[in-house]
Amino acid sequence: MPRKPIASSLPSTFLGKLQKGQSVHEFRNKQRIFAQGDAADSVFYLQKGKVKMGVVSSRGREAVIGMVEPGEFFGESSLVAGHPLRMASATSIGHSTILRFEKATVVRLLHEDAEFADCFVSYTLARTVRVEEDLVDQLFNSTEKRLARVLLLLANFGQEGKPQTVIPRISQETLAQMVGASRPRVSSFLNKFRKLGFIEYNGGLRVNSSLLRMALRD
Amino acid sequence: MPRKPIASSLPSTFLGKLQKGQSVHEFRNKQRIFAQGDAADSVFYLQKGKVKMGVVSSRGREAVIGMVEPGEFFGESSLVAGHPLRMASATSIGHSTILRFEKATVVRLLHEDAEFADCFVSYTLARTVRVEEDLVDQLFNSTEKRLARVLLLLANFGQEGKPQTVIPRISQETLAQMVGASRPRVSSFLNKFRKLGFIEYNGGLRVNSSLLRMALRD
DNA sequence: TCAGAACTGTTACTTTGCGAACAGTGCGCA
DNA sequence: TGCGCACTGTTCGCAAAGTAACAGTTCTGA
Repeated sequence: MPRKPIASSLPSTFLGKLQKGQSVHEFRNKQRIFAQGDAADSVFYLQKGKVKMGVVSSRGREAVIGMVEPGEFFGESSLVAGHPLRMASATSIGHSTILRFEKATVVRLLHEDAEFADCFVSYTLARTVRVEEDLVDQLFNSTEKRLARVLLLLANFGQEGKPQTVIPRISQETLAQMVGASRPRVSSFLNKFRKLGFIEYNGGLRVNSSLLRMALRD
Repeated sequence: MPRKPIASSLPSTFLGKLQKGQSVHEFRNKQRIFAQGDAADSVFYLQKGKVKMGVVSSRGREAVIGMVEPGEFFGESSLVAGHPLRMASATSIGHSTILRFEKATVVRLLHEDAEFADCFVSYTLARTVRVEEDLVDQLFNSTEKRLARVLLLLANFGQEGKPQTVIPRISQETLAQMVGASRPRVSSFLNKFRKLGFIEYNGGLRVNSSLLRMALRD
């Protein structure tokens, strides 16, 4: 089951002229948007590009807990009472255009702008479902299947149903952090997938979704 | 860091006299509230008791993806477009009193009742944070630590800060499904914890939170 | 009250996965 | 054009965890 993009078409009001408590920012590849431990005083909305959400454990291990695609919010947990600090870091992958809302502004908009509120609530609900799916995946599946799933998700973002998709700028290390496995493990499975024709790489990772889906069957 | 209860004090309006599209239900121990695959046409709110959310994999394995405590919603993913079926089962643990809202009613309330909307949004955001924490836990920690964490969470629900708490009606099998581990594994760790004095069981599981927290340090 | 069901404790064996280490590859940039 | 750095492929030993199986124990409902 291909995971649908969370289509949160933010009312164009917010994209055109900026209002009080809003600002637009540009980020280059690998640039930090915020870091774990920063003060959590704002919410972001990704207009263009891709953003990686990561967490570092107390023992220095790293994990990627999510990828943000255009049309999605992130950093929204700053709105939760009792979470004054960022619990994850946000990093731009490639070049990104990002809308920033002051926390107070979001709270106000949620009350005063029904359209914004709808959009935000839909997003939040959909996001929970996603994270739950990730958790279930983690609980049920082996590293190999989780890797297959991550590749499919990366491939299917945006381009619904295309058989061949290129995934740019993702290293084995990052994949390992997304899957929750060691880098060597990911390396060997990638090669296995390549030998089976599920993927190929000639500069950028080319994914054959329909074939790769077989790796999930069992 | 003890996980705070999600205090979603639903406006008393909704608890007293029932409105259109609302109903109250009672469930006994182990009774199904809804099952994975059912039509997702309503949202629930737990007034009293405890509810277990579980998922069954294609190969028959089971996992518990969450416990619902009084004052929390559940089944709210029915509101997400594109999810017409329940993705998890909800089962009462012990006796529960539950408020049921028609999906359409929730949508209406979100628009018309600011207090309800606030409460619901707070809940949803807090819930996402929780699931993310669970995911991170799964990615970073060993079975032993995850078990310790689950016990702490179960113990701390509601009773903030009491050193000794009893967890009722939770079998090793259920714990295993929550932790994402096999039952024998859980059994042996529980005994280890008991030998170390972190827990004890004389009919019901008694947890010494401050001691058990040591198992998380390391 | 007692038979069956559900739960717990434990063992032996196998699979999965990690960490460290090292060599090969290729790309960017001075 | 070639030096360096980041990424990839692979190996090996060891730790973590699953599966299956079985015996003992407690609960529970007829």
